[in-house]
Parts: sequence; C-alpha cells; structure tokens
Amino acid sequence: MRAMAGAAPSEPRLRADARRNSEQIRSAAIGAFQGQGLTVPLEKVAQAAGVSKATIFNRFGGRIGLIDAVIEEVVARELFAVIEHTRSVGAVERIAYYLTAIRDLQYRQPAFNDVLLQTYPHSRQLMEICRVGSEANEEFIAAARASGALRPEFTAGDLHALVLDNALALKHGTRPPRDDYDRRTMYLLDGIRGRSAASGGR
Amino acid sequence: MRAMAGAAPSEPRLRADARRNSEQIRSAAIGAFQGQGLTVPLEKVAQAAGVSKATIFNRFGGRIGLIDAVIEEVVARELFAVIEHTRSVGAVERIAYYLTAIRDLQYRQPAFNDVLLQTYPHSRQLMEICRVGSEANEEFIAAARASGALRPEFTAGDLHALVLDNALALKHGTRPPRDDYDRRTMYLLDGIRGRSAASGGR
DNA sequence: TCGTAATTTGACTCGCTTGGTCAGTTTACC
DNA sequence: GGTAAACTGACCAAGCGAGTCAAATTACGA
Repeated sequence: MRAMAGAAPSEPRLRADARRNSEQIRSAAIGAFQGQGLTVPLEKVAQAAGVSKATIFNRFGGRIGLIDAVIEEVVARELFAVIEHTRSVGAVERIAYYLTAIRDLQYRQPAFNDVLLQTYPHSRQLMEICRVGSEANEEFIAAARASGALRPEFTAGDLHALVLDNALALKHGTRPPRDDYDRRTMYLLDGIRGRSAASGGR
Repeated sequence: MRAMAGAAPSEPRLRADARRNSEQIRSAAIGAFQGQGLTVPLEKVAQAAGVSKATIFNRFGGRIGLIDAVIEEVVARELFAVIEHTRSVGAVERIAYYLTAIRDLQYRQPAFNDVLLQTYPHSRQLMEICRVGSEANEEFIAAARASGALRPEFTAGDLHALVLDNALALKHGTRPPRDDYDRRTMYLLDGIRGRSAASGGR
C-alpha cells in the first residue's frame, strides 16, 4: 500500500485529472456494486469509469478502499432508512414489515447480501453496518415477541439465519421471478407469526 | 479417457491388484462423499483408499465415473427409501413428513445437496435421481393440496425452491446445530400448511 | 513555453487449487 | 522369466482476478 487510507481522497491537493478520475470511479463503482454486488471484478468498474484498473489502485488503494468510499450510497443509506422507518410501524406488524423490507433489499441489491455475508471482513465500514444491523434485529425481535406478534420460541439467531440463508440462495442460485419470491416471503411470515397475530390477508 | 465407461469394472478380467484397488477406492469414495460431499478432492479419496490419484483415473475414468459407481450407496438408496416410505404416510401429514425427511437428508448428507444442485450435470445417474425426485415432489404436492394439508397457492416450484435454497445455505454457509435446524424446519412447515390442517404440537 | 512531479496505464506476475496426463517402474499372471 | 497390465510420482493446464511496476503522459507552476 502506498499512501491510501480512506474514502474520497482530499488530504493532499490532487491534480485535476486525479480528482476527475476519482469521481468517475466512484460513480462507476456505485453502479457496478449495485448491479452486480461487491464482488464485481475491478476491471469492470475501471472499464465503466473509462480508466485503467491500475488507476483504481492509485486512487483508492484497492477494493476495500473503494468499498469504504461508496458503501454509504450503495447500501448503508437504504438499510438505515429501512431500520428507521420500521421503528415507526405499529408494534404488531413491525416484525413482518421489517423482514419484508429486508428481503426486498436482498432481492434488489446484491451488494447488501455481500455485506450480510461479510465477504470483505477487512472493511471496517462493512463490519460496522453488520453490527448495526444485528442490533436492529435484536431490537425488533424482542419487541415482536413482547407484542405477541412472533411465536415465542423464535430467536434473533433464527432471524439472522433466515436472512443469511436467503443471501446465500440469492448469491449462488438463480433468482426467482419477483412474484414467486414475494409469495415465499409470505410463507415465511406465516411460519414465524405468533398464534394470536392476525395475518395480512391469506 | 482411456477405456472406462461405467460402474464397477467387470467386463475384461481385471488383474487381482486392480480389482482390490477398485474395491478400496469404492469404499473410500463412499465414505468421503458421504462425509464431505461429491466435490471432495479426488486426491483425498485416493489417500483414504491407499492408492495414487492416478489409479482412480485408471479404474473409473475420473470423478464422474466414480460418482456413477457409488452414488447408489451414497444417496440414491436412502432417497428412494424416503420417497417410498412417504407414500405410506397418511395423506394429511404426508407432505410434512416428506419435507422433514428431505431436510434431514440434506443436513446429514452433503452429497445429497450436490445431487440437488446438479453440481455434475454430466452424470446420467445424478440427473436421473433428480428427475425421480422432481416427480415425487409433484406427486406429494398434488396430494397434499387435494387433502387440504397445504395452502392452495403453494406450488411444486415453491417446494423445489425451498429445498434448493436450503441446499445452497448448507453448502456455502455454516451448518447450524441440529436443534436450531429442526426448529427452523418447523417454522417452514407452519408457513406452508393449509388453514384447516392441525399442526403437530406448537 | 519549459521543467518537473504527479498521474495514468498496458503488460506483467502471482497465487491457488484441483482435474487430468504420461513416462517410467512395479506387479500379476501364465 | 517374459509380457502386458497396472500403479505411481511428477508434471501440466486452466481459470481468473488481484495487485505491481517501469515507462509514457499530463497537469501545473514559473
């Protein structure tokens, strides 16, 4: 590693071309990560940015640096919004809303699954996102159990496993049509609901 | 490929050492496949059999030939037994029994997941096993729906996806403790049951 | 308009693992 | 013992993307 450290380089005055390239790489990375996940070959990102792969190393120090520089826009923002919004949902439907929203994110954003699966454990940012996510899980599970919306034997670990399994399925398998996916989300919800809770429709 | 074709070589009179090695390789393969799945390095199988890797190629022509020679003992027998036995279960509990048994097989036999995932599509035997399995799926789904044990919108494709996702999770993830796994099987069952059907306990 | 240092880049190396091959040696069998 | 079958150690192939570097290019200040 030469001199890189964190996000958008700004410490030393960059030359104009370097600044321009940084920006192009950033936005190419956001697009590529969102479309194909965090494991997309850097070569492709470079191509989309109209620069050489080596330039990515010059500007960001490598994949980890690049991820740290854009992960906020790629997934963190959206995830935190989901968590935040979930808190405003009524206690009884909250856990169903949360799981549905998470699964939606997983379906739409391959990068989100890479975060969950901790594909790059060397990125602080990624680990931090995971941590926050785990805490949200526990928060919502506890609340849901208290409200009777969830069957009592269901643990935070169960939720975690549920989501991780889905991440693996989406990552290594063929993604199903959206309506099939959503229907299966319903089965899931019905399987974890407490007896007392009323279902949405069914 | 030199001269191999199918299962246990028997066409031309083999020399005594060759016959002995074939047998050792077969049983080593059964052990290795059951323990670590069909993707276990041939080197390891050879080591367990006390021969060189090249001997496996001499005797079986390669991984596919070896798989074809032992897949019966490794998974087919047990799978067919499950299917057969499922037919003798009462209509209402049948689908639950089937899914539970399949998931048990998936947990205990990594090789079974390799079959499901069609890791080696060049093996006729593997494909045949898949075909038979798919037919069983449809048979049981149809019966379950007819008996009201299954929610009506649940399709054979849903069952297939359910099982495949689990195969991917077990293959690429960390396998959970058995009791967690079984509990999650319960959630699953509760999520796909028809309204009328009574659950086992809960 | 230079001089210089920052920047870019094409072409490379590297790692890493397993399947598969082959020449040369050992072994079974008649 | 002679011969062909069988075994084996050592080797190659392949894929594939990360990361590196010397050489060329470019921005920028004087």
